[in-house]
Amino acid sequence: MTQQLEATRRTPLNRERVLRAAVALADDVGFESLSMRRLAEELGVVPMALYKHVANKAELLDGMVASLIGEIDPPVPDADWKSTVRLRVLSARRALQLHPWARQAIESRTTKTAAVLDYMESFAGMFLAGGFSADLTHHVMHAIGGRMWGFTQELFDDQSRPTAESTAEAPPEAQAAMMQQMAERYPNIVAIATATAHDESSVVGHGCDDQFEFEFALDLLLDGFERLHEQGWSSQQAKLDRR
Amino acid sequence: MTQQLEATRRTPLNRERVLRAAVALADDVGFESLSMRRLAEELGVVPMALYKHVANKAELLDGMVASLIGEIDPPVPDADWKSTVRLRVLSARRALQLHPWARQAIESRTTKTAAVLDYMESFAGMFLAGGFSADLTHHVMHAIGGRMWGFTQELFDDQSRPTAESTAEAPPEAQAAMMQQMAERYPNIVAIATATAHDESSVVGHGCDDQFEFEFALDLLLDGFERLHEQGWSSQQAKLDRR
DNA sequence: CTTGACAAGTGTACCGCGTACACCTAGCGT
DNA sequence: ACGCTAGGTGTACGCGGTACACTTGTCAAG
Repeated sequence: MTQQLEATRRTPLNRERVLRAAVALADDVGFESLSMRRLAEELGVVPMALYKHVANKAELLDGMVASLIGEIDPPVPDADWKSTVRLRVLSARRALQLHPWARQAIESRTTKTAAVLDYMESFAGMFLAGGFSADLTHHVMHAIGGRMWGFTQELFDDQSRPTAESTAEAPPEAQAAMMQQMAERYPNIVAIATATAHDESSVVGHGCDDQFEFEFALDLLLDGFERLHEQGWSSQQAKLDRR
Repeated sequence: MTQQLEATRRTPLNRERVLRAAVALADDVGFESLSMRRLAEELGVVPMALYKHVANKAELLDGMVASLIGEIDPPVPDADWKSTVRLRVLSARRALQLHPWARQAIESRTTKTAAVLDYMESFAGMFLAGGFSADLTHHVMHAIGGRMWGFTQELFDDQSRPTAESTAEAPPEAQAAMMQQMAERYPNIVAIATATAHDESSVVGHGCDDQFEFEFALDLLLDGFERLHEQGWSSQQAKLDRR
């Protein structure tokens, strides 16, 4: 019987296991469906039991983010700053893509945990090690903003056609009419959306290579940083120049 | 008596008034405290009454965002694309700063309403009118991403010192010790934080000129766009060059 | 003037959420 | 044998969005 008990309640559930389960659950059901109650259920335990291992939901999320940061590759040693940063960001992006909840989790949390600070610290270090002034590094960190996490607020995210649901169950041919309307009301959007349409699929925002878009913006920023760095940019000088 | 009734329940509450009240309430109490119940109370009405004017909370938020977009200046006519875009973004930023809830509202909504599409449409139009190819415009729109709304995910937002609350009620001199610790654990962060410290105030992230940071990144992107445009950049060529 | 349709507002209720608080219980060191 | 403590439980509260059935005030057609 003692054995049976051991069989059913195995390890006595620690913070580690709670976090792992939370990550797995969020991977499965998404950020907005991750609740303390559901997580408890998943662990075969009553909701309040979780509070013996995390202070509250906010701390749970912080822990999840921390574990995600652990999945980001450390900076490669002995490379120039630019490729170091680039690789690191792309690694972060990979981690984020494995855990779609992470973006919302990061955005929802305002206070910075040690794990986040560590990441930022090492991130800033890449620029400083590359010879950037602290001044320039400061602004560069701001500029790269959310992108250091490997995400941007995607414009044409998901399948966000204007009338969302209509696409699924729209009368077979009526789509064409709708697209006609689109083209009239949103000529520019249609123009730029179809400019880079590799596959034939429908209307706006499809056949859009997210990875390419991401790297496009990233490299634009990195090139900009490089240029400023070479020019010996300083914020004081910039403020003087501005007037 | 009829008069009294008229006095108490004035206009019969329409969508317009609901949205205005919602915006005002959110301005006051913040995004996370904006609830249907509270909004109803504010309007002297029972919660369910709101559902006669908005389908649900999501639609309410969409409406609020739409009204906010209405506050953004239209593109100035007869100017070069760069200053047109710049001014527009800074106008959006101003609107966003008047309504701190807006960032979260925008981020929370995924489906694009007509108002949002209109804004993006006119935004894309600024580049196209400036002679940008549809191709380049497409990628540029992605790159400018969230910034077209006038916000970035701020790194050193709020007063997010690592131990948040500790700052307020910390033993008077212990702050110095903590800062010492900070400097040891986060030398880079401290370095870049203090690099641009105009005022004397404490530790990380203070005396940081948000507006400057924003314009720094914005201009970096705009300069990048300009360079690509002048070079006749195309995504196909870029993809070829990459290998 | 009556009627009855319709739009606006109400009341009640349900479910899910985070979590406070008091309680139980197993295992351990004394 | 005893009591402490860590881990798990049960109950309950307040808040959130909103479904559904209802009343009521207004106004046009008969």
